[in-house]
Amino acid sequence: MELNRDDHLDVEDFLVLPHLETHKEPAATCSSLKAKPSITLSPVNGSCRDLPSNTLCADYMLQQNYEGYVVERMEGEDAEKFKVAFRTRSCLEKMDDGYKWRKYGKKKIKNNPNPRHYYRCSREGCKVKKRVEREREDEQFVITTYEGKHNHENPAAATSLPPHQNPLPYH
DNA sequence: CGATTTTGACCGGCGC
DNA sequence: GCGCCGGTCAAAATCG
Repeated sequence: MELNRDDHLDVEDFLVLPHLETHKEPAATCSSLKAKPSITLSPVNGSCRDLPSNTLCADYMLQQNYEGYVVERMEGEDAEKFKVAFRTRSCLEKMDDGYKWRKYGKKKIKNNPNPRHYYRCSREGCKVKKRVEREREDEQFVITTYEGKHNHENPAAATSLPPHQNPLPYH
C-alpha cells in the first residue's frame, strides 16, 4: 500500500510506516507512562515538518502523551479536511486532550476485535471529529485520529497547560 | 434537569 | 442490484 494517495489518510496508511514496525516494546503501565515525555515525529512521504501551531489538539496530545507517532496532512486551507493521526501507548482509551468531546458512536471494525469510538467536539459550531481505536493484537497502543480544525481555543490551553497533572478522572 | 453515553438502526459508498 | 462495511443518527438510559 502506498502513502501517496491524495484523497485521505487512513489508519492503515499510518500503520505501514516502517518506523512503527521496529518499535514494539514491552507493555508499559499507566504510571510508567506518566514518567516519560518523549515524542517522536514521524515524517510522511519523506518530508518532515512541524505541526502547525493551530493544531492545539495535537500539541496538547503531544504534551500529554509520552510516546507516539504523528502523521499529519494538510489539505490546503480546507479546515474540514485537516487530519492528524496518533499512535500512542496508553492503557486508557480516554485521554483528556483539553477539549470536550461528545461520543456519538461505537462500531466493531472488521479484523479488529476492539471497537472504534467516535467523538465530536461538543462546542457549538465546532465540527471537529475524533476517533479512537485500540490497536488489534497489541492492546497497549491506541490509534487516535482527529479530523478538522477547532474554531475555538483549547479550553485547557487557555489556562496555560498545567503540564503534568494529567487530569484523567479515571481509576 | 440538562448534558452525555449507549446502542441498534439506518444510510451511503464501493466492489462484485 | 445486492450485500458488506464503516460512519452517523437518535431515542432511551444514565450521569452529575
